[in-house]
Amino acid sequence: MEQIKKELLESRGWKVGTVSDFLDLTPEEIIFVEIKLALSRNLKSERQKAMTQRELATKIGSSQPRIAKAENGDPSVSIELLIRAMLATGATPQAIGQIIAGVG
Amino acid sequence: MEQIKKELLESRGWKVGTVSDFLDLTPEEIIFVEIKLALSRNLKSERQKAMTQRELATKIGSSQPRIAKAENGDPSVSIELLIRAMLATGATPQAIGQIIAGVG
DNA sequence: CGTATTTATATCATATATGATATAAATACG
DNA sequence: CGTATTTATATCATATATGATATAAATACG
Repeated sequence: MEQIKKELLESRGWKVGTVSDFLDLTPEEIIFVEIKLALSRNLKSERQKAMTQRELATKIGSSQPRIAKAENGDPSVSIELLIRAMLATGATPQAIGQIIAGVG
Repeated sequence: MEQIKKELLESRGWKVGTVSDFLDLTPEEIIFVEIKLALSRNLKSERQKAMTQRELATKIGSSQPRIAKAENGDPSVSIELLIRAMLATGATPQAIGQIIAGVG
């Protein structure tokens, strides 16, 4: 199974190998999940350049486990938290916008 | 008071004329609020071109009052909902990205 | 103007994202 | 290899965003 679909499924909390299809996702829902995954990936790579998960967590009043979830595309993490975390790593609105614009 | 600051305050649930200062917002927090307001404004104008609040609400499984709040920058509305609503009005990731990129 | 449609405001119960904590697993590094 | 640091996973109580509902206010429109 290609990596993209695998990530999509896993980000929805699904286990790959289950009969559950992700075909019942509307195009908008797929785009939405892709946006979250794109932000998640970018957060991870940019954060790694600048600080530890614990440092970032402290900076935004969150916790290290929550940052780990954010970086791993956990579906319980909101775009809110992803963006707050990215801004705290130094991301500009321009950079965030470009990441989203690059989806789809 | 200039419109921008007024919107910022109001979006935080504050009444203009209160002594509450918004100077205790970090630069990141200000940018975050501005991103939400920019999305909110865009949702309103684009949705109006295409459908009623009720129609949009039904389309994404939400309610008309919640769409009204989304379009009016109510702080209880998440970026999640704003983006889901925008996608349902036909916005592309490119368009959403550009709006965010235009902040700051 | 008067009626119909649309949007805004208020309230509420509930689902869900949240930070906190503990700890296992992985990685760095001497 | 062995220890320290960092990251991932699990659990939990709680804050907050959610849709539903009722209804007021605004707008469209004949």
